[in-house]
Amino acid sequence: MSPEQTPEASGKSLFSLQRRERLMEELRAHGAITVRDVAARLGVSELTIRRDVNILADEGLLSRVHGGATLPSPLDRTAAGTRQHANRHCIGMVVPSLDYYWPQVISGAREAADEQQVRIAVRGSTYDAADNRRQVQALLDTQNIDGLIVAPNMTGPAGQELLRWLNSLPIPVVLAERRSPAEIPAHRLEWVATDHAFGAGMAVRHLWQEGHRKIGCMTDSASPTSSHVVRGWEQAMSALKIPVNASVSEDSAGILGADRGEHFDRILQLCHETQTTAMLVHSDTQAVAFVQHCVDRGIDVPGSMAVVGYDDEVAYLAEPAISAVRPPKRYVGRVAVQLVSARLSEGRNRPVHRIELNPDLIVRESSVGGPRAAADYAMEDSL
Amino acid sequence: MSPEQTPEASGKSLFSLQRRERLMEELRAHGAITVRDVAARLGVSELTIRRDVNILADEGLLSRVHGGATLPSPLDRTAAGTRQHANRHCIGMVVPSLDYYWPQVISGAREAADEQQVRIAVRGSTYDAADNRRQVQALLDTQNIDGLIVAPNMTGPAGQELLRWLNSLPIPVVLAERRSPAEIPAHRLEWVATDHAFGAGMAVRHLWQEGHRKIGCMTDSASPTSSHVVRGWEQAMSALKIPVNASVSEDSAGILGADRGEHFDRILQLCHETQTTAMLVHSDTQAVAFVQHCVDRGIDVPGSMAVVGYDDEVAYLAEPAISAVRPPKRYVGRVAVQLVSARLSEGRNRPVHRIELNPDLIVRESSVGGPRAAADYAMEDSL
DNA sequence: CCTGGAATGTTCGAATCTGAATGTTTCGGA
DNA sequence: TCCGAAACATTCAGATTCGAACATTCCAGG
Repeated sequence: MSPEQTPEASGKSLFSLQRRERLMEELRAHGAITVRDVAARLGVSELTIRRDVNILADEGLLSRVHGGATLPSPLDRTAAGTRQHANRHCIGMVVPSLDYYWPQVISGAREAADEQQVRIAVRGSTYDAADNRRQVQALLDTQNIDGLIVAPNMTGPAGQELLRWLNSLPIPVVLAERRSPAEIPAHRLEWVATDHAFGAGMAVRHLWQEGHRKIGCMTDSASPTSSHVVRGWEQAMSALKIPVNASVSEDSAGILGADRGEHFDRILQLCHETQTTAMLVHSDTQAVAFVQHCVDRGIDVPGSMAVVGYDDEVAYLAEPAISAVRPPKRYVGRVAVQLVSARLSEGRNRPVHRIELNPDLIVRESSVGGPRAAADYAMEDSL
Repeated sequence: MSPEQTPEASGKSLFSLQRRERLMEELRAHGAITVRDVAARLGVSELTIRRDVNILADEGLLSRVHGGATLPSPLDRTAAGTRQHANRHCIGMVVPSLDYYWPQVISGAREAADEQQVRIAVRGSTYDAADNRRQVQALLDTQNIDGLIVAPNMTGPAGQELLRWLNSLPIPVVLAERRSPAEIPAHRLEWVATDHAFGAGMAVRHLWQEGHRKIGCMTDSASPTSSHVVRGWEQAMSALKIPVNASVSEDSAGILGADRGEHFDRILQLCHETQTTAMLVHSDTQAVAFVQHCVDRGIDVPGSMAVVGYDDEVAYLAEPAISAVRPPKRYVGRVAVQLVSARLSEGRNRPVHRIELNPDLIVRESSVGGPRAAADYAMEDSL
């Protein structure tokens, strides 16, 4: 650059903006400056430099210290933006699991919270309504919570009661991956949810395009999303004129360990009988186990049995890698935070929002290539 | 370049544009200029230079300082965000009407456009699919449109074709007050719409709470929202165990002028026969006419006939003032713009959003007080 | 030749910037 | 803990610059 003599001292005076830029340059170069040095170097009075330092500190571009200034420090309590820290809102978040599906939702929520300048307090819970309520209550008790994001269990009377309770809270509540039914008086509840029915339909249409004409469905009725997956599967099947009643549709709720082998064998038998060549498997942990079982039994995936998983948490780990429907988990968290935040700042005038997001279909090995030409039973009614 | 004598002082005066170019040259050469210097050099008054500086600062080409100008500086608070001004996005908006319902939607869209720093170009159209397409095409032809907000007619083959065309456009498209059906391949289309079914249900429940036990519905099948209103009315009626089949449900599409009197008389007759004491009337222009007709016929509103309108455009003008469901029109516009804007900045990774907003019920005179105690026929099966 | 509008210039009170004077706070060593 | 020096805040004044209102000039078109 031009580190010759002080070009400022040579008669030419600077505009205030240029002076502040010079000041920032010095600051960036040395990490800290003294008022006296800078004043001497720029040929102005110390008072002027102090004023500049104040202006820049107000914009958060540096931290004031006695005698000068340093680069912005997080320890600087007076720093710009810190002021809101005190009264910035805090959103409580209660999710049913901290190791499956929800970590990404939380991650998205944290991103949005940073952007929206709100704090966020997360608690893990279970898929049990009573525990959901306990965790929410714990949040409300311990912290100053201005809004809530919850993914409660909504089934049965306990679920309905929980919903009603959430609806009656004096703070905004947003459901994540849950929909408040129109029937019960929970119309004040906003929600953001993935359109799992659409995701299931996408999977079915994908399998159809790959040449499969009998497409089964394996679900886990214990999961709140399962009903939507089944509905989407049925709708897509109807649209494609595949008889739903004659198709394989199995529930794997609560089947674990040794039972699982039997269960899968039974399903494979059903597929054989109905000439089903493709399965949509809800929860891709289940899909991974199913593919593993197929491989163990010598059934080629995808040649004899194509598989599409749901959730895309672990589907890529299987061998062969499993195609899966991927819900926009990060966005579910993001949007939930945005909803709460907007509600907090806009108040009652803002209408209740209900938001559905479309998932993606991630195509991997387990579903491409279509029914194998030499398959023992899959050819008969393929195109 | 040309540092010869001052070619300006030598009699020749410059056009303003040339003068500003010279100014920018000086600025680039020295990094900063003083108004006084430039004024002297170019042989014009200081005020003129100040005006030039203001103009150039507005375009973000320099930063104003007391006494002159510098090259654009990040420290210049007033310049922040102005830089995007040049390449900021432009959203096209095509609405079916410019005098009913949509002005408020447009107004909300403009608000959001200001906030999001995007421009917006609105065109009025009609409720005809062919004209919708013409107007969209006109927008695309004449302007540099980066995204679209449309409220098309989606009925019939022409509507389906229009939807497909919109879906195939290379720019983001958001439907306003319309829902893309899951069936046809328009799944890339995002939308924001009022939940009119919820609004109708709210009206029915309100009338029920006011004591009405037979609640009719008058709609205009020519309007795209009408089907949702009817659906909401039916759902609420079922939930309240009011037989839908035995209730008054009339379509007033295309009935104008003199015919209207007869039509209303016929509906009033039906209400009398079925002991219906309350009507939900879609489009509150219709509601105003209906209430006027009732008053003319000596039927007390709300005593003998309670009325709730829909849309809340003119409902407050009637005598008595009419209760009405008020869709969040401004928010429909706001959210639509936000959707397009977010899509433009986030691209494909962002999942497709579909957003429903709840309307409000504005209670006025026409629906409060319940069926009149002395009503000729309304008492028999009230509570 | 006139006229209307755009660009430019003049005037003058208001706003801004800077630095000196003065009183107050903070820091670091005794 | 106290004290003195340095750093800081506050106020005021002088100089400069800004900008609104009005006047002037220039130019195209009737």
